Amino acid sequence: MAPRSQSVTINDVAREAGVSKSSAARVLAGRGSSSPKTQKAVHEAAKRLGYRPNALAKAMVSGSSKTIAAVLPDVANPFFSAALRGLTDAARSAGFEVLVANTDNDPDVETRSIELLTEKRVDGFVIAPVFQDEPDAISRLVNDEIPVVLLDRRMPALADVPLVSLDHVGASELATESLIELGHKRIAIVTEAVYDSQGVSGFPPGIDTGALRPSAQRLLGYRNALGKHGLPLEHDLVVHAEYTWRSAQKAVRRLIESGQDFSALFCTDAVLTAGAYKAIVEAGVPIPETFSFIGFDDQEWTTLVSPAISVLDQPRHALGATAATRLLAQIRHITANQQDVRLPANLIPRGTTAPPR
Amino acid sequence: MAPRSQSVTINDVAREAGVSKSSAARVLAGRGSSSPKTQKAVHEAAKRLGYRPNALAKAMVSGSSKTIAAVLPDVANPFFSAALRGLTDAARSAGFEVLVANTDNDPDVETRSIELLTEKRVDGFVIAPVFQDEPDAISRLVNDEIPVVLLDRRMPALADVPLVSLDHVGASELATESLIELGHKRIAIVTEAVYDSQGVSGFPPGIDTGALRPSAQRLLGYRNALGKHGLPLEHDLVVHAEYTWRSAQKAVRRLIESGQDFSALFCTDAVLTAGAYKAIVEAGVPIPETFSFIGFDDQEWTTLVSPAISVLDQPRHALGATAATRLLAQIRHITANQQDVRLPANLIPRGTTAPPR
DNA sequence: AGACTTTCTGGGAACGCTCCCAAACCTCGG
DNA sequence: CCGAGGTTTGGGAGCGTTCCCAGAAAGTCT
Repeated sequence: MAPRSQSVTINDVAREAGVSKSSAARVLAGRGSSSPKTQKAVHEAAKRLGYRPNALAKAMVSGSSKTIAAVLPDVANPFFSAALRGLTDAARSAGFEVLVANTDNDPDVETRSIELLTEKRVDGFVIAPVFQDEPDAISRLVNDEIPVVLLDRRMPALADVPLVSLDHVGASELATESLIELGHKRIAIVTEAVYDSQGVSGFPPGIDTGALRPSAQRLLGYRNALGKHGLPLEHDLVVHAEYTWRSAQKAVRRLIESGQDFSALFCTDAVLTAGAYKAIVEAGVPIPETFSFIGFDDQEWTTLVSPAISVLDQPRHALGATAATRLLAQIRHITANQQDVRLPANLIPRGTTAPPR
Repeated sequence: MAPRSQSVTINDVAREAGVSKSSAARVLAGRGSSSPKTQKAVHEAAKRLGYRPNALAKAMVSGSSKTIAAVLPDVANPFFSAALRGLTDAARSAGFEVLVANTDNDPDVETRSIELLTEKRVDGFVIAPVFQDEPDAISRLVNDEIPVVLLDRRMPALADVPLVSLDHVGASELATESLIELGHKRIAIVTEAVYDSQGVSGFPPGIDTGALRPSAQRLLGYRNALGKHGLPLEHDLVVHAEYTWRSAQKAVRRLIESGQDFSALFCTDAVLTAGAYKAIVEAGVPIPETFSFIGFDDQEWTTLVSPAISVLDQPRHALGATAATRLLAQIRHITANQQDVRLPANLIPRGTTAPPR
C-alpha cells in the first residue's frame, strides 16, 4: 500500500509506533525483551511504512556484510559457472550473497579484485587462484585473518589455505584403470602438463600433490594406474597440448597420423577433449573400433554425438557448494577443520569405450 | 611492510599524519583543498599503515554502494553465464562490483532475491525476469526509483522498463530468409512457443512484440520471412517442443518419421537445437543432404561435430555488457534514453546448410 | 506493604566515512 | 602594517544500525 519512495529508517518506524529507536530495533531484530504490545505496534508500523532494513548500516556495526566473494578466472567457462552456481546456492541458503569477479588468469587483475572486494568488507573469499609464485594478495588475506577457501587449485606458497578440489589424481587413475580393465595396454593421454620439465617419472614419492597444478596431478594419476598394473609409461603416448582447443586438435591429429600403436586415448580436460574429438572426427577413424576414448567433464555435447562419449564427470556444482560451505564454517568461527576436501570424479561409460581388438 | 591486522581507519591515518580526520579524508578523497605538506604526510601515513578505505561506510554516507545486482534464472546456463561475464566486465570498468542471484525461474525466489539485494542497497539491477503476470517486486523497484534494466525478456506489466535483448524477430527472419534464398520453400521450425493458443497468424499488426516471450518473437520472425517471400506458413511444419532437450528430440524424431515434406529445419533455441541434433543423428539422416539445418547460439559443440552446424549466433557477452552500460548510465542520472536496445544476431553458415535437392 | 527480582524501555555511544561550516592562516595591495 | 580575500584546517553532525546500560515498570515473596 505504501510506496514510500526514499528509505524509511528504523527511526521512522519507532516514531510511527510511538516507541524509542532502541525498542523498535529490539523487536525488529528479535533480540532482547519487549512487551507484546510494543512488538505489535512496531511490527505494524514497520509494515505500514514498508520498512526495509539497511544491510549496509547493519554490516557496518556488526562487522559482517553477509556477503562472500567468488574470485574466478572466468564465469563464462562452464566449469566455473557451474561451480559458481553451487557456490551461490550454498551461500544463499545460509543467508549470504555472493559478489563475483573474473581474473582471466591475470595476477594483477586478481590482486586488484581482491583489494576491491576487501574494501567492500566481504566476509570471506572463495578463490580459484591464478598460478603464480607469489600470490601476495591472497597471503595478505590470510594474514589479516579473512577467511579464504581455494577452489580447484593451489600453489605451494599457499600451503596452509584450505582447498576444495576434484581428486585429480584419483580421477585420472579411475579413468586409466577402467581402460586397463577393459584390456587396454597402450593408453595414450592428452595433457596440458609439461611432461619434459617435470618428468612424469619425476614425481618424488612424498610430494605434496595438492601443490601441483591439476594437469600435473592428472598426469600423475595416469602414471600411478599404469604402474599399479605393471604397465610401462611410454613417453610417445603422452601427448602434450597447450590449453586450447586447436592445440589439442593438432596434437591428436599428429598422434593419429604418426601411426603410433595405441588402443585408447584419455583426455585430461574439457577443452582438450573437444579438440581431440574434433581431430578424431576429421581423421574419420571410427571409435571405439579404432581406439577407445574417454573425455573429461560431462559436457552436454558429449551425449549429443554418436556414439556418445564416455567421460570422467567432475562434480562441478558440488565443488562450488562445498567450497562455500567450508568458507561459511570458517566465517562462523566454527574453527572448522582446515582440511582439504577432494571430491571424487565419476566415470560415465558411454559409447566410446570398448575392449581392444 | 605493515601487515596491520584489524582495520585501520581514517582516524588512525590522521593521527599518524598529525592532522585532523577531515584533512586526511580530504586528501584521501582528493577533494577539497589541502597543502602539499599535508598531502604528503597523509599519503605516507596511509601507506605506512596499509590503510584500506571501508566501502561500507562510504556507501552509507554517499548513498551509493558501487554495486549492481544481476538477477538471472541460472548462471550455469551458458547464455546467462556469458551475459554475466559481459555484465561484470562492463561494471568492473566503471568501478562497480556485481552481486549475483539465481532465480530458477521461480517468482518467489526472484522476489526474495530482489528484496535481499535491495536491503544491500545495490545501485541498480539487471534482471532477466521470471515470466509472470504481476512482477510486483520489479514494479516496486521501479516505483522506488531504483534503476532497473531488463535482460532478454520482458512482460507486459513492465512496459516502461528499458530492455536489452536480442532482436529475436530479426534474428529469426535472418535465418529463415537465408534458407529461402538458398531455395528452400518448405522450412520447418522447432519452437517452444505455444503455437495454437497464440496462433501464429494471430499476431496483430501493431502488437508490441517486445512484450512477447522470446520464443514467440522468434516464431513471428519466421512467419514474417515466409510472408515476405510469399510462402505459406504450414502448420505441420511448426514443431512445438517443451523447453527441454528431450522434448525437442522427440518432436524432431516424430517430424522425421512422419515423412513430412520439408527441406530445412530451423531451431529457435540452444536447448532445442541440441535435442533436434540428437534426433537427426539417431535417425541417421545425412545433413545437409536430406535437409538443411540451422541451430541457435554458437555453442562450442556445433563446430565439433561433422559437418559443423550452421547457427544463428547471439551476442551474449554484448547483451550483458550493454545491459550493464545502460544501467550504469541510468545510475549516473544521465537521464539516459530509456529506449530498448535490440542487438542483431549473426548468421554463421557452416556445413549444414545447402540448396535443396 | 516493603524489599527484591525480573522485565521492559529509552538515551546515547559507536561503526568509518563525508561534508558543512566557521576559525585560522596566508598573501597582498594600499 | 592593516584588512580584504583566498586557502587550508579541524570540529562536529549525520548516514542507519546495534548494543550497552541505567532507570522505570511490573511482578514476586515474605
